[in-house]
Amino acid sequence: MDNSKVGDKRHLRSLMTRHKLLEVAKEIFLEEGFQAAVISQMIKKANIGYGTAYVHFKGKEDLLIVLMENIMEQFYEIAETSFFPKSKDEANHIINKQANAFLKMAEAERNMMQVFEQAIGISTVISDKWKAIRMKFIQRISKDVVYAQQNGLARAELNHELVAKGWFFTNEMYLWEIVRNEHQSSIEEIAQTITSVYFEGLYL
Amino acid sequence: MDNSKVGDKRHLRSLMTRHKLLEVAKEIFLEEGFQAAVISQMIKKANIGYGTAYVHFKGKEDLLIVLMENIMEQFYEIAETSFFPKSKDEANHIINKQANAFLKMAEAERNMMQVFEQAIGISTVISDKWKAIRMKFIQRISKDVVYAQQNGLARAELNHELVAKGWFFTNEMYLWEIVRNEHQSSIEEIAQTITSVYFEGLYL
DNA sequence: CAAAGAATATGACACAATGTCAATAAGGTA
DNA sequence: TACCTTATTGACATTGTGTCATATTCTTTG
Repeated sequence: MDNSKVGDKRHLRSLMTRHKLLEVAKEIFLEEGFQAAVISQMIKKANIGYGTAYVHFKGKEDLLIVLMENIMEQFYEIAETSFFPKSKDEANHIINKQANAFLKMAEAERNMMQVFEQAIGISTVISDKWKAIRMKFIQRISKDVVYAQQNGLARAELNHELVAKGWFFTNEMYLWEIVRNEHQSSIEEIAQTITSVYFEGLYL
Repeated sequence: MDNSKVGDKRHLRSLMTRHKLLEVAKEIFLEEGFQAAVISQMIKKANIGYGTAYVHFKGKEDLLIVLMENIMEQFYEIAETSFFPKSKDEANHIINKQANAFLKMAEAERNMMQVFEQAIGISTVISDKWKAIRMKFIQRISKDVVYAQQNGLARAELNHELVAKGWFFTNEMYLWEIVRNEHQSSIEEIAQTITSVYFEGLYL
């Protein structure tokens, strides 16, 4: 019913071109990193005309954003995990699990995340995308802290927003460390340790 | 005795040129940020010949590194503060003070730190400089944690390296938030809150 | 099915910025 | 003064970007 012209031969070719370019872009981003990746190189490798790339995408940034969509989606999913523990133990368990999932993402998508990290430092648009993800997490954690405080599980005198940020920040920095493959300990141990300090620091 | 030719008119002129360029570079970095700052613009504003800039500095990075040296020095000083608390209370106090000093740096040097943050994302050399500072802090904190553990002040079952990193990471991220002027709460409250969670989480 | 029309693709071009280098200027020395 | 050393210079080659008028390819219409 919708998109009546989707079966077009033309439109199809257009899609193929776009797809080919994305594919090649990914390869080159992974090989070169965001900074060093060069559009003209992608164009050559994709065997399309120079201007064609600019018909489909505004530039490097635009290309990467599309390539990252999948990963960003996954982050949002993790951020949305619900949190209604009945007990201290259950809370500890849930928090630990979330930290683990978050850090595992770094490992699973390490290569693209490396490109992403570079891009965050360079492109405003991409940096904003990450900020949105971060905000989502912080809001989520903030709610969790409030919930725990209201249910007498956590120290009520602490500013939940500040606590939430601090906790997320630790997680985020470890995320990048794992992305860069600079971590010494296992993800499990990292998650376990930071959760433990956070948990004992916040919960009663 | 040393540098016998330092009084030279020639050498002096060279120093003046270098100085002038640095001065202008700072202005332009502050106006434009690292990314957008353009060497040719600096050269024009400094009223020197194009090639001259490259005699004195290898490029943008090199210029910024020199401009940052003072600030980096200050970070090293903070990192070197000694830590030998006799009691839990004293420990809490020292840690809070350090976190405060660290975050205050962000505020005091906000403008150059903004440039620095951008540059970290772009230039490997500068990123390495920051990594060195970070490592210094983490080593320092790590030692402090071990000290506290050995003196029966802190939970001995925790991996001190992981704890130290986690704690520094929270501080660092707040540092950047303050640099970007995105913080809502006062520095004192931030330091107070994160210290409190860390402290109660780690200490007995 | 031919001609008109619409969507895509193309690459030459204009621009912006970088770093190098052979030539030049200026200061110091004997 | 003549010669050596150090510092400065800007034209040039290079690399990459994004745009736009033109060409190609497909679809529709009479």
